[in-house]
Amino acid sequence: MSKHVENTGTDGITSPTCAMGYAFKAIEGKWKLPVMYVLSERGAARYNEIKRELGITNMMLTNTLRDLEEYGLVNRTQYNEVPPRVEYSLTSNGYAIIPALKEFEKWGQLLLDTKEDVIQD
Amino acid sequence: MSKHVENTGTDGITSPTCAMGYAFKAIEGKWKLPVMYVLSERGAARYNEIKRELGITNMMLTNTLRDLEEYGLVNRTQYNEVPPRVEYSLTSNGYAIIPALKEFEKWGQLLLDTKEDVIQD
DNA sequence: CCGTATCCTGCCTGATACTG
DNA sequence: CAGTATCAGGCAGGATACGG
Repeated sequence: MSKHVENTGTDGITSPTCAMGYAFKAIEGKWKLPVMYVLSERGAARYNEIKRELGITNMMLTNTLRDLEEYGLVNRTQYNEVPPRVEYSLTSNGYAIIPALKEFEKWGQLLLDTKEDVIQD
Repeated sequence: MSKHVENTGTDGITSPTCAMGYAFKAIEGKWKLPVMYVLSERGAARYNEIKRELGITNMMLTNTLRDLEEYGLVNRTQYNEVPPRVEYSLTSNGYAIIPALKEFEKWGQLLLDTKEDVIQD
């Protein structure tokens, strides 16, 4: 068994020193999960690919990718060509989120199956 | 096999008509997942219990619970006593997110195990 | 105890322009 | 192509006070 982090109990889940709290913090923000999902599906993707796929703005995509890099979840690979090419991919730690995403997708499918009416928004 | 929703491909993941998009939408915002996690651990919890556990403000907790109710993920049970008592619990659809949360927690633990230094923040 | 009502800050968006 | 810069506007989220 791996060294399990003890929960102090003072602020429980919210605390980034417990597994759940750290996970929550790692994916905080609107675009972390969607970006990681795109990368998990494509293996590697270029900046503008992600942008088109998600309909995200430059600022938010850049910030999100930077954050994910800082957490060691995403790799940035720059090819010095003309035109310049930059590819993003999941690190091994980033890749490890996929089982959670799969379960999550199954859950979303259940929700869709359960409700008869479709949200029009 | 259940009726699987076809992805139009026009906006892919972002679209709430695909499983992943709908799931993303259902947990959008900072507090949906933490609240559901608390409820999954406690079975049922009172308003102030959740509040203390998460360190969340009244407004955000109320809004989050209302949203989760609308999505059919959380039940609100009011006991007309003095002092008044209100308990929240997961519906069957809400309960179904637990496997995803478990995988998610395992991922958080992996991240903690991987990095040597602890975030001081 | 269980919320609602304000006010305020900061994230997020959208559009547009500009650099290596 | 892959960003950075900026500004306007909207909406999520936080702090505090008040009400049923």
